[in-house]
Amino acid sequence: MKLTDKARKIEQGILDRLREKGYKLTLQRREIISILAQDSSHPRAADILLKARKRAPRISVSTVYYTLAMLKKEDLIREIEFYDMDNRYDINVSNHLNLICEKCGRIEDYVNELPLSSLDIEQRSNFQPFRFRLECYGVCSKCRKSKK
Amino acid sequence: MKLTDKARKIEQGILDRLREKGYKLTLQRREIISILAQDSSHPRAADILLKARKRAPRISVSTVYYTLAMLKKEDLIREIEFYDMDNRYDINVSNHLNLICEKCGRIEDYVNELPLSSLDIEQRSNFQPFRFRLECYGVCSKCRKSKK
DNA sequence: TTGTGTGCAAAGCATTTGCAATACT
DNA sequence: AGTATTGCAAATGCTTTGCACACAA
Repeated sequence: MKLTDKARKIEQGILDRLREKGYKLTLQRREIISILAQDSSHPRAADILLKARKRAPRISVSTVYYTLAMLKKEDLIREIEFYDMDNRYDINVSNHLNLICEKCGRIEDYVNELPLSSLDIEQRSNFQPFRFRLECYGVCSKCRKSKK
Repeated sequence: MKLTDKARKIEQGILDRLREKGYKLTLQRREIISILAQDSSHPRAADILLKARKRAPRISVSTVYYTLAMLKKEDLIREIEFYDMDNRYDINVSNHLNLICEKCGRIEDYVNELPLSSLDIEQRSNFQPFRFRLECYGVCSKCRKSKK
């Protein structure tokens, strides 16, 4: 399956879901969703705004945030929150480890099995787990190559 | 070993380390370190400030942040950064999972073995890992009890 | 038609920073 | 004595919010 096909499928899934829920599918929303579906780089709100303006020139910051908040609420995207850099948005809503490069800010998904079980946590700690935030900070392969 | 003994030991270790490194051990710093050593609740900067003022009444916000930054730089504490709530500070600098209650903000350490290996990550992803941020959001036992 | 969605501008707020005064070694 | 540290006040900047208008259903 080509990347564009995969993206198209994700996009379609999100649009269908929003329609079901009764959300209005405005040009701005379609555009933001299309961008997210095609972008696996965990983009910033500002990245999305910039790209969206190519086809929706007057789209505003608040619309981007409003839409992202809505998508997050519907569990269609995941927000990765930082306090010293811009938040990032991820279409991969499954529990996974993010590898975050401290040099360039790149975020990649770590694709291997995660041996962390909600069940174990609940049984051992009496804490009721909802969702994980799993990150590893370091240096990505690109930054390792380019000088030290 | 009693809690206070453990705290005293941690405190002493930090003080020794700072002395070695040539840091000045001011009243303010001693106070902040003492507070951190005794507090396993992952306190906020504001919590620390408030407690510190009992014995160092004129201590300021910037001193607290300055000291915390220094301790973090020396790997003596760990900062847990949030964008929608105050950052928290942890004397437990080992890699561990934090259980974060979404109701009351309590943060507890999950004490069991973490099956995440830096080595695996490096070998499988070509990413050079430095440190982890591992969190599980949910509801703590106290909040589960009190009503639903 | 009608209420949700949008755009603009202003606010929010923990943390950071500049600078002069202080005090530890 | 000299320099790191402190305290005060102001700045920072992404994200959020208030409000009036626009538009999808």
